[in-house]
Amino acid sequence: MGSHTATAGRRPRDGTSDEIAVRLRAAGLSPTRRRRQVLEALEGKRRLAGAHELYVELAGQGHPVGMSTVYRTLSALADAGLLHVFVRDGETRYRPCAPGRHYHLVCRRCGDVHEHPACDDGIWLDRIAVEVDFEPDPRLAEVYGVCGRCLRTPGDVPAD
Amino acid sequence: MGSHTATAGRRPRDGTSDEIAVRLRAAGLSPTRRRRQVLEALEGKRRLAGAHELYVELAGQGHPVGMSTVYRTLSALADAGLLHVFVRDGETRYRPCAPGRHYHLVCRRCGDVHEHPACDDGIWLDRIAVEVDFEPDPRLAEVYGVCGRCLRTPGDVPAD
DNA sequence: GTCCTAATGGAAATGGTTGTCAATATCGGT
DNA sequence: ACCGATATTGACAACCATTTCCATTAGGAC
Repeated sequence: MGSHTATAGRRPRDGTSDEIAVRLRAAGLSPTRRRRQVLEALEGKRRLAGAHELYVELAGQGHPVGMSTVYRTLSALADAGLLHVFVRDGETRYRPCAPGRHYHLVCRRCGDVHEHPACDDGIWLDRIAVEVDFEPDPRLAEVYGVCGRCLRTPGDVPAD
Repeated sequence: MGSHTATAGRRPRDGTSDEIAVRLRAAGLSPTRRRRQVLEALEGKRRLAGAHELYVELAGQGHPVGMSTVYRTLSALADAGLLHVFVRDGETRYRPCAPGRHYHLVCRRCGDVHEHPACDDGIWLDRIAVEVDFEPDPRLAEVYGVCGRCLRTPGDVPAD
């Protein structure tokens, strides 16, 4: 019960896990209340999320956050490499960035993003660096197409 | 010189090549004067170009075009598959789409886009369709990284 | 606790993009 | 070449995601 003596620093009181705080610190960002809340809200969903969506969600959870802060925080988290950035329908959307080399399979219909591990296919990326004058970032390769679910729903885009 | 009897239709009088008109028709778009001018202006440059840049350029060439028309035309050309779309610094930019399967090497520093032919590496893309539930569009694979020129200029972004 | 610095939030400004609608050009048939 | 139906164009206003500004507040070291 006497948790205030823990070596890992004080435990956050918002219900945010302190693993989030550790991740923020590792990325060079001080683990403020807002940053913890924004990052945790984003982890809780599989879909991409935009600034306005997170703003509404946090307010609904009893954590009203200013729009400026949401935008600033998302940019900071993305710059620190904790989030991937996508643009869809004129809105910037974010998604937690998985560690390790992987590709993104972006569905052009529903906008969903699936992660695909690179396996040994990554050699293909490495070859590019030699063949042409380009240094690829292995964490940022995107393949566009249509996901299986959208292929099976000919009508309009599934809501998700 | 009775050119008005030609089977391929009348020849454009703006200095735009009629090859442009053929391409528009093949894409299902009527080859209007504005569309020909916008597409030709885009072909004339290797860099990505945004709506405002094309607007200024066309005006400078003595072809004043309304902003609405520039936006509408770029969207139509992109939807028809004649242009590739990129978003950089909050602005949508376009680039003529080369035929055939290829990848895009997008430089995160200067924003330049190099095209890389798929060769037999394309098999990698095909395998994705089988491994996971996803149908990749072979014309829309993007690899992000830093181009050689930016690697050699440590300071700020080259102007281009 | 106290001080200093960084973070926050509300409101206004910014700027790329889209909507509206009358004027205009295009294309088929005659 | 003329004419009518249809699609395109352009000026302007509206829109909306994002950024800027700056006074207030919270975080972290001592």
